[in-house]
Amino acid sequence: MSPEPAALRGRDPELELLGERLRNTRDYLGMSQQHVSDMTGIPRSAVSDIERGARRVDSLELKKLARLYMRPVSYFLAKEEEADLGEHALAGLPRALVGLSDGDWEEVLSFAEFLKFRRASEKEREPGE
Amino acid sequence: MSPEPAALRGRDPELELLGERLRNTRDYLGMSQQHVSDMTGIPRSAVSDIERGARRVDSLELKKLARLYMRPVSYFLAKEEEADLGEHALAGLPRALVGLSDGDWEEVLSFAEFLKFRRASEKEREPGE
DNA sequence: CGACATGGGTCGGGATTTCCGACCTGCGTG
DNA sequence: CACGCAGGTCGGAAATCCCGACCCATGTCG
Repeated sequence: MSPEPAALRGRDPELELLGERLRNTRDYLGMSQQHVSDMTGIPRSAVSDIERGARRVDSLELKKLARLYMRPVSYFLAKEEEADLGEHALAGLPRALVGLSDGDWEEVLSFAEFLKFRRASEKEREPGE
Repeated sequence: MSPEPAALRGRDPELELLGERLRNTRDYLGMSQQHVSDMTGIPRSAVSDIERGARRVDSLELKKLARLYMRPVSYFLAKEEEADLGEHALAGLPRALVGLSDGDWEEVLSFAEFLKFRRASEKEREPGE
């Protein structure tokens, strides 16, 4: 019955900041927690906890995440200041996709969804062309 | 009751490499584990375990260590060879962009180009927002 | 509108890991 | 030899983590 067992989940500004950055980046890339989980092996609920600053992030986990998010590890550990999403952006992307405004990026994603949808429905409708 | 508690010492090469690097750096700087412990708050026995790859290193702990050792965090996490961006870069793409057929991919790129072009010309035409 | 699907937060509780506090060996050194 | 320091190791106890739901909010579709 200890009101404060000790390092209760949450309440660590550093961890929260880290989680926040991880979430922002994931959102920016349009990935779901599930996808991140699949790609990294980190349990989905853990991804959720991490982003809420309720769970620590192991070094190697952070490394995997950084890789998946295409950012240097330091990006997530940096000191407040140098934490701008737009900057470090996507190094290995086709030129056509870099430098898009957030709004345009959204449009591109929607368009891509549309294309995939169209392809899927075509296939569904007429299996054997 | 567990055939494989998986809690065995030093089973993860990655962790061992990380620990090795940490130890080498500490040795190089002539610090004792005790000193590192005092400076970082990481229990001394934990420092020992870490260096032997028997314990994970939390992200924030690594940050503190890197700071104490005056090295960038990436120094300890860097992969032997920093290359192969191609494949892994794509692994981090938003799901909307994954799994597109070549043709659709072309369309997406074209669309992106179009958006950038449009935005550019709009701006040119109407400088002041 | 209701049936579903997806995304994300939260929780109980057993499984793991970490921490604490020794204890032990190895090494100089006085 | 006694001493002190460094680092490795261990027995639990305590803190965390993970699994597997369960919930709620948002769409989407028929």
